[in-house]
Amino acid sequence: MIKAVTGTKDVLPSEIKNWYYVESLVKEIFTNFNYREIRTPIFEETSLFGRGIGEETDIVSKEMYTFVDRGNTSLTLKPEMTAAVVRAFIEHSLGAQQSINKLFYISQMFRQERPQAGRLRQFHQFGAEAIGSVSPFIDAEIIVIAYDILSKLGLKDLTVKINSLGTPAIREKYKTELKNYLSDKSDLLSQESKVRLEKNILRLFDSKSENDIAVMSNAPLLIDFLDEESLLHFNSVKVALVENSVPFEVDPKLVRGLDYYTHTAFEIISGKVGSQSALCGGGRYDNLIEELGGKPTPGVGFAAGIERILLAMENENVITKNYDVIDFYLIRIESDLESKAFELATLLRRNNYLVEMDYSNRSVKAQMREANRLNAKFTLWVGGDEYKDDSVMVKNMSGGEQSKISLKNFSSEIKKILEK
RNA sequence: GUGGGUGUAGCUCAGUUGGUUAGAGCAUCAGGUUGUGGCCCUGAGGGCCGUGGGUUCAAUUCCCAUCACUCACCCCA
Repeated sequence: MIKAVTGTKDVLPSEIKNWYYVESLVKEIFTNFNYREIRTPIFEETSLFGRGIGEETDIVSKEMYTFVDRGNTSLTLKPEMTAAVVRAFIEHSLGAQQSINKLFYISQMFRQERPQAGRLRQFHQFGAEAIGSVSPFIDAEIIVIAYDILSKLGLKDLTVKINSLGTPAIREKYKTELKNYLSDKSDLLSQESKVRLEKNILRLFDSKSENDIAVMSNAPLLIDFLDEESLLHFNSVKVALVENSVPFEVDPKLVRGLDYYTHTAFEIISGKVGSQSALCGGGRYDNLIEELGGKPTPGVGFAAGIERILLAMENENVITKNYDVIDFYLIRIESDLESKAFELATLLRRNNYLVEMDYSNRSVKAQMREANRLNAKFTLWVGGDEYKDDSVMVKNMSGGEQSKISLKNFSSEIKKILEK
């Protein structure tokens, strides 16, 4: 048996309504904040992601689905959206048309990691990119949207964490300090953290090893190195969040894995999804657009994982069971009346009713069982005495009342039945 | 890439201290009199017991390998 590729999942009809629910709420809230949807191709030239996300990041160095096409071009299935949106922003000169572009997306992403709870190789994210303003209120707006969507979906066990990463210059200075601090302590670190020391020193704060945590507990913090401007910006974001009722905690150890962040970084985590607890992450990226060849333009955005959100909703029991109902089920009494039943079904369907009938020549009893299983509001009986009178019988499935309606005035009679 | 757990019916799971036709519940299908559902009753279909090898008179059961799924590490949504 051929099965879905490792780390990919089919969304079956029984669960599709949950997706519709999330997607429609996402679109509604983005629309209220005046974000417009952007759709970019599923793959891009590989070099985009290296330049955008950072060659040294895990995503680029070991997780990308990269292949060479028949034209010998190296292409990559997009592992995240920001680089792709920025590419489109530059390519179509969106910045020349208005001072700020507020964009959102809902799309699938690909990363070749080992799957686990809340982590797939093909997964879906919705997110936003607000490009063109340095205002801290845009940072706050992005966080408000993310928080509003998650809480309107019914999630309660949420924590918003924010931090400021300052500017690249500040970060470099800080990294040097951190290295100095650690220079005589590296022997105490775990094997993994020794690697981090070289590759991504900021991540040392994330370690779960007790030794590492002890070593890092007295380490200098980036937040103490921020210049006045950065502090002012960070402070304005915090004040705006308070004024707009978004609870948050400042986490000086919050470091995001993508190279392009500046100033604000944030994450929203759930206590209900297992080890991969981040439902959403984002931040400001004031240098990315220039690095990708555009005019210097500031930006801020976030991305949220739909599968993780659905998992959290399931574990918080906020997924409401959807009881599907149909308007009519056609009962064909004699088997040779299938064509007439089909004709009436089509007529009703063209009048926007949800209609089903039997296509397997089954007994009346079996058809009734099916009508019941589908939660039909009415059954329509074609055949027998009524049919000889050029009529059909209508049965209300909840109350059981039956009545006879003439085929001559079929549409208007049906309307009357439904109005009762 | 590394480690733990699990693979028996469409789904959730029993089971065999190695022994003859491998079970249950749910789901599906049919029937419980002439054209009537839900509840109930009866019956049916559906399994290379993940795959390959080994031990044995005999393996779904024991051993080895392998694959898949799953959780965790790394990292991230």
